Amino acid sequence: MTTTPFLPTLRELTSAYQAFEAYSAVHIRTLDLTPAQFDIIATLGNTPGMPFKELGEKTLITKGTLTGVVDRLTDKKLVQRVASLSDGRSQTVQLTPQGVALFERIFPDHLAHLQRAFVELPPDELVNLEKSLHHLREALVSARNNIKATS
Amino acid sequence: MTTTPFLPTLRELTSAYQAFEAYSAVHIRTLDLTPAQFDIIATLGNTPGMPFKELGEKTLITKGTLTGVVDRLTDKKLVQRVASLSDGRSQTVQLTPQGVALFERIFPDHLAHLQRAFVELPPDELVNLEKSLHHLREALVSARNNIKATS
DNA sequence: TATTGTTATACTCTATAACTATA
DNA sequence: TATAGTTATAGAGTATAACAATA
Repeated sequence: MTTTPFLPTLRELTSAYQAFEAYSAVHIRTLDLTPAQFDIIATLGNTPGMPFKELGEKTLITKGTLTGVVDRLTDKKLVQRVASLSDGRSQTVQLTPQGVALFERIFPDHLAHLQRAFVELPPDELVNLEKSLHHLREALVSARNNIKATS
Repeated sequence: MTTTPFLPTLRELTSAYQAFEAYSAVHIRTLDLTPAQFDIIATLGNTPGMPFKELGEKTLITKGTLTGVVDRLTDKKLVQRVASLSDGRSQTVQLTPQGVALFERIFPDHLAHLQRAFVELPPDELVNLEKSLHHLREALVSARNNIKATS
């Protein structure tokens, strides 16, 4: 059985992601936010807020950790908890007016910051990259589900 | 000025990397290692060891943190420090015999684990993905260096 | 003076599990 | 009984800076 070498691809995936993280963090740190906190702000931006559970699923932060991250953002007056009307167990997390202001101030800057890295990449390569990454993710997720189903 | 939309690509990059991490972690956790510890073992495998500084550069772990990670692996008898002959300030970190044994036992398993996710991906897509990721990384690194040079 | 690695500090994230209050 | 979120705990990574030994 022949094996296509996938290890170099995984190495590039890791390097590219880490380069993105490092580059992104340059800007995020100037805002006095951690990457996790920025992730929450960016996820809540342009939404009316969302339940804890959904926020955790979108940011891949587990509920126990999320409580702490949201606490810290609450201390900074950037987000707030609102009791859900429909479910007494549920809390909606939303940006405060200060949080909205921060989001609106920093997100365009963040995009501009990122865009500087992309100006030289050929558009068609960008599109292909997006598709291939999507396939790769699907393959990884389905392999993971196979394991879960088996064990 | 027209802008090629790069945000979807970055989202896919993040999702794909996180899927990889999650899938990879399934196996790593069964070994009683953290991802950072596994990274060190994998980096030291098939080498005669390397100085602290180089190990930090390869794993992207800063020196202060690296001391702690190496301490924990030393407690587990998987790596050891050896004073460098050529530079009195420098420590070489290398796998112990137990570390080598672990590496030789787990690395093939790890590859097999990963390969399960790749069997369905078309080989040519894998090759293109590798190239495009490489370009993307270069773009991000050079954008970052531009900032450093400017500030 | 600059560099290697250690130490110390304070914070943040992670994983896990027990707990509460609602459903 | 199950679910949403909180609390508690122990461990681990991060950033930063001061420090000792050596170059």
